[in-house]
Amino acid sequence: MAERRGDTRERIQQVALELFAERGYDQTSLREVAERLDITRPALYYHFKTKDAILASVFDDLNASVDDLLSWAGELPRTRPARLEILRRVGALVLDQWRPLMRFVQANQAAMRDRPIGERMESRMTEIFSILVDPADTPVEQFEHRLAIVALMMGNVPLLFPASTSEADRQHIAMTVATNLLGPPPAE
Amino acid sequence: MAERRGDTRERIQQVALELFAERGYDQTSLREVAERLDITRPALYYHFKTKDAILASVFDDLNASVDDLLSWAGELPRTRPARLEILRRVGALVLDQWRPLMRFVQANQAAMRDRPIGERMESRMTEIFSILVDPADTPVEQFEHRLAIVALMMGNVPLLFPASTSEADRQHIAMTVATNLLGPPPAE
DNA sequence: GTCTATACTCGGATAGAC
DNA sequence: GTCTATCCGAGTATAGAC
Repeated sequence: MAERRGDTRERIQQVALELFAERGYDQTSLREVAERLDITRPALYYHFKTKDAILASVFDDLNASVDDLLSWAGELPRTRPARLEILRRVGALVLDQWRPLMRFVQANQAAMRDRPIGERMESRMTEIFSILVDPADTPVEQFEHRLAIVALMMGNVPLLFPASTSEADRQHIAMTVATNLLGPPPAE
Repeated sequence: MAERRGDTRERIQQVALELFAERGYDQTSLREVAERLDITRPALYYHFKTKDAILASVFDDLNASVDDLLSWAGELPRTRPARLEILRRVGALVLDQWRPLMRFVQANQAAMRDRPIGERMESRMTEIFSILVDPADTPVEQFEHRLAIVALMMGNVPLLFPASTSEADRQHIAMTVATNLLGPPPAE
């Protein structure tokens, strides 16, 4: 069950992410990663300079996705329908495409803070907020709009739902509540 | 600057919490804790069996507070005014009395999960939810009610507020939004 | 009851042989 | 591209001094 040499780098990323998500970044030793791959620890260091570098590489594709989203969203008008559309796309990333990684982010903030990867995540968060939030809104409204993103992330936390709510239902509910947090349509 | 023998145990708790909160639980070595207290590592182990035990002890008072709140809240009728009052008391714990600890919880979920302290926190969370949530409500409403607690915790995250919002303002805004999440007063 | 000295194991990381 | 050998620092444990 350990074949296909040549894609070792990708296999490391995959196994590392699994373990990081399962047990947390700091609780995961590179010993375990190496053992599960049937290679030795120093072999890992051929492919990645440090443990941090493994983590960072796992985030590369996500970062690209987010950058795409940001440059697309940056062009949109700052209107409510546009914001709803942005929220929908953020939801697709958080609840679907990058769900495992988002769960990791949610649980490992302390591990990421003070590392390069943490700063990158934070600056992107700030950017999303600046697009989603109108400085003319009241502070309460601004917090609600930011909390919409948090609500999406919480769609990945089963504890926040009635027992045995399906994943699909959780996604839908989180998306609904996030939308509500963006405020009611301006009753004109 | 290192006197007053006899309260060593408390000084350990205090310094450990500071460092755990600053740099994360796993990133904090007991070496640092000992150094900052001007004692040796093994001296730490006289007062606490393990690093985990230090963490657990730091949570003892919080756990007692939460248990008080739970037994008080459990007696209340499951009405909306009562829920608002519960939310207010939870807010007092999260945003005021136990704020540093709540920040720690928020950032170190991965470190707490799989430890006894994590299980205890989780079961208490579940209890609060069961009091705050009416099973007859729609799934969306139930998620909103649970998210109210999350919103309170987020009152401790400056990133979610306009730059340089004061701590007092953050608390007030978080409380307001949490209240909104409990739903509008039943228009009778 | 409080602390020191010491040692063991494990985890991240590097150098250099194959 | 992978391995052996090795280093350092962290968490932990214990024996014993005061």
